[in-house]
Amino acid sequence: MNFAPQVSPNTPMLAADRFSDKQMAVMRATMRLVVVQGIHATPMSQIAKEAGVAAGTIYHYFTGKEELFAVLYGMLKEQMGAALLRDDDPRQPYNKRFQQFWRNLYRFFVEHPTEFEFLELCERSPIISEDIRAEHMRHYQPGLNFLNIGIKTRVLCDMPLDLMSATIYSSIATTVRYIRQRKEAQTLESNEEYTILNTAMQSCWNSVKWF
Amino acid sequence: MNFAPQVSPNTPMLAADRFSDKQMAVMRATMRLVVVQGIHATPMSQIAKEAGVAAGTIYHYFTGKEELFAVLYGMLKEQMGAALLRDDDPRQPYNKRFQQFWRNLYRFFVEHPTEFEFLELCERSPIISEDIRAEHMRHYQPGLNFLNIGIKTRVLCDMPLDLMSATIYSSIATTVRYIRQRKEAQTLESNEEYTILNTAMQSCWNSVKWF
DNA sequence: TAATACAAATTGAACGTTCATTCGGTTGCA
DNA sequence: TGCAACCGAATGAACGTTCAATTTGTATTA
Repeated sequence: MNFAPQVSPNTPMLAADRFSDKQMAVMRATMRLVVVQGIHATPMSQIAKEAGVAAGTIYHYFTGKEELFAVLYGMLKEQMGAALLRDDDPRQPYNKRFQQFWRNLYRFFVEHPTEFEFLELCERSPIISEDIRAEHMRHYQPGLNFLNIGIKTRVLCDMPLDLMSATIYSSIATTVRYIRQRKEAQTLESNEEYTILNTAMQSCWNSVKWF
Repeated sequence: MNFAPQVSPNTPMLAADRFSDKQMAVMRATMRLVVVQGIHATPMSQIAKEAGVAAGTIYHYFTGKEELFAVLYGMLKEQMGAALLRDDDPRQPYNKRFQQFWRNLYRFFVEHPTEFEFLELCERSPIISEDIRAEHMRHYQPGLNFLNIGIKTRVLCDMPLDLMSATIYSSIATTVRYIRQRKEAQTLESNEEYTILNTAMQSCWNSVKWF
């Protein structure tokens, strides 16, 4: 069920553009409310109100609450995958590219705090089924390939691929959470973020580089 | 509200023993159901049934659903703090002690998968208030002190303490999740766990040691 | 030892509320 | 004119919580 604007099937639209305004409004409202109140405490009626839409309208676009979450989760994962690859230059040395990827995800999360928190919530909640979760792993694939090359060429240490990717993701997420906390507490000096970011990135590189 | 068995106030009981059988049954049932269904989808009535207790009994021990979660969260945090310090020998070299701590948490989580998953859920869900969360940070304190010494003596790298502790925790949690997945998929050879654990621990140490 | 008394523990039906979802109707565009 | 988009009151199921009644455990009395 998806009555979004159609284009030729050869130009794959991504993320946001695939959805109508109302659809996006509903999804954005969902994120905003859920990160503050939790899934268990945000009723569809409130989502509708926050989105400026009638309750029934949500059911025009989504079959129910579960699908709403799944579609939203998928959209965010796709955006993440796109952000990951930004400005990648394959001619650069391996660890430069690694740092580019790391920074890309970091920036995406820092610039999209609500999306970040919502994903963090979903990642560990049974509201997203294992199937949906596995399906959206594909957005990561280029990153996994990149890591795999590093392992094979002994630039990266001998660690199971999935463990390594999870480790790196954790490093980024942890850093983002830390920075956000410091920003909220307003204890972050002007260019301290830059220093911390570099320390965290270096630390992450040290944890996966060949040793 | 806590009608648990009393002892002299000088012998601080910890964790599980503080609660009556029924109380524990309720908390355990809560964990079991929540990690499978999510907070939003586990009603009190079901918790009561799973615990072998009448609905009203829950409200004899807890003021409501929220307090039930908070108390459960606190108990698990306390158990975690106790597990962390097991077999610590201050005469050992710094990185041996570090490894002991790392392994302690790792084992605690691997041996208590339901508790682990429940905590992971709580850690990112607004169901636990910031206050409750901050209050139970104290169970971590010895670990934080240990890290602080490492930073001061330049055994560990110059990284904000909170970021470092979160990084280490993430490393452990990520490893536990990875191992659990492999166990579930039954693709884990006999002593592969030991190899992976050591790789992950080494990787973690590399990410925080002085560089 | 048996009888009594009393409070804490426990029960589960009942209550009022809130929830996800439905549906008959209206709007606006092609 | 027709059809998708949209509305919001209505619906019935399910929820968290309450409470009057009952059981259990234990201390007290005779």
